[in-house]
Amino acid sequence: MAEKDTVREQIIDAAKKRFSHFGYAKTTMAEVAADCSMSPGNLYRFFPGKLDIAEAIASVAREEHLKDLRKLINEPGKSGRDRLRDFFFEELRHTYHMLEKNPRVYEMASVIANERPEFANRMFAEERKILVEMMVEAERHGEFKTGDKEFTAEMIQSALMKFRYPQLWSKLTLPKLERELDGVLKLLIDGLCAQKAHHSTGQAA
Amino acid sequence: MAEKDTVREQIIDAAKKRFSHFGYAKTTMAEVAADCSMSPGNLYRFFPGKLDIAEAIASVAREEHLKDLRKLINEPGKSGRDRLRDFFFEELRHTYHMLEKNPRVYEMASVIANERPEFANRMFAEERKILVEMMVEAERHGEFKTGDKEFTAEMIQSALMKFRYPQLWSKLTLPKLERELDGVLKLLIDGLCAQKAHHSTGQAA
DNA sequence: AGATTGAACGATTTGTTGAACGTTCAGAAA
DNA sequence: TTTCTGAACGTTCAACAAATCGTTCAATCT
Repeated sequence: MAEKDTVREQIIDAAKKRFSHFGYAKTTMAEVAADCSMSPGNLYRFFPGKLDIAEAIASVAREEHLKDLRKLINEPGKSGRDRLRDFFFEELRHTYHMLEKNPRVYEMASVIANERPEFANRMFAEERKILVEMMVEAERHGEFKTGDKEFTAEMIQSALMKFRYPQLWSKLTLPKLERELDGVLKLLIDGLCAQKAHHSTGQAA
Repeated sequence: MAEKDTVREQIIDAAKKRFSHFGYAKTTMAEVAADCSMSPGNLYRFFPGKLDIAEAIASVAREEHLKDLRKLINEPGKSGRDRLRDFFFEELRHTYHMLEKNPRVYEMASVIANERPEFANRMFAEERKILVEMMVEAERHGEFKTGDKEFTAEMIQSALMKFRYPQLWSKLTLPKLERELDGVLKLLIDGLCAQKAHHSTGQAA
């Protein structure tokens, strides 16, 4: 088992190098296998297919970024408002620069988004956990009082969809995206605060 | 001039029939010209190119829909909240059914969106005019007080981007989209109402 | 004159062929 | 037995040819 995990990591490492140097489409399973000193067929004992290697790479990268994000929002002495803002600003900047830096990452993101829509859903669900935590915290401090927090988190994600894979949908520059994100967040957070005032006006419990 | 406009409409009509029957890519300029009893070359006295015919078709369709939307939101005895809701719900349902009904419309929308990004921007700008009107009206009734209304309209559009060309981004069903639109709108409108309370807390003037 | 045509041009698409690729699995190696 | 290999399979991709299409413009018509 420990053996298997090591080999898996070795494969992921080799694939990551190839993918980000030459692109996902241009690297062959044979090459990745050769880098790991094994035959192409043997890769399939560790991954169901090529796409699953890419998914694994994306998954660990995302996990690392989520760890950073968790750290960021757990800094003491911040309002819930600031936490939400910092969270989504960091997320926007991070993915923007990732996709900007090299086109290979952009290619991988596109392939995974197209061929594995479920992947994005899992990432969203993980993000929602953090958002719910933040709302619980903010409610304890009386900053805003939300009914169904899981649902509210989903709505926030919906409203910020445009900023998720920035250069995939709009070709806006980062400053313009930041300006818009700022504006939308202000509206949303004001909305959250308002629920404190006239709660139970329709929000599901 | 009156002559020219008639011919233009004739071309638009013929092209619309062809495009929605056989698709944009599969209809040739020669066919459209033949339907209008003229030579292919003559089309270019009325339109710069094939894409501009498609744009004209989309433009009049959008104009008609906007007229319906204006009518809808001018119904008396409605709160600003209801007006905003009705506006975007009608918009979501309308475009969803358009794109659902026949794949040819979907094809046309994709082509225009990809090759003529400016077109969408013009449509957005027209929509914003209506939104600003609504906000002015709502402010007069003391329902919500927004600072820079053009900017706020832009932010609302940003937050509702996901519901704009529904089946282009997400493959959600209409009921799921409606549920999400409802939730996001609630947050946003609460946000608008909140600005009445603590105005000038950062909203640009 | 201005309006219209349709043949001609270059770009894009289509059809086809051969190589390359992802994946599998019977068998070799351990 | 379990682990791994590499040739074999069907699919996909790349390159080239032919055909088609959008667009132009010199010639024609009104």
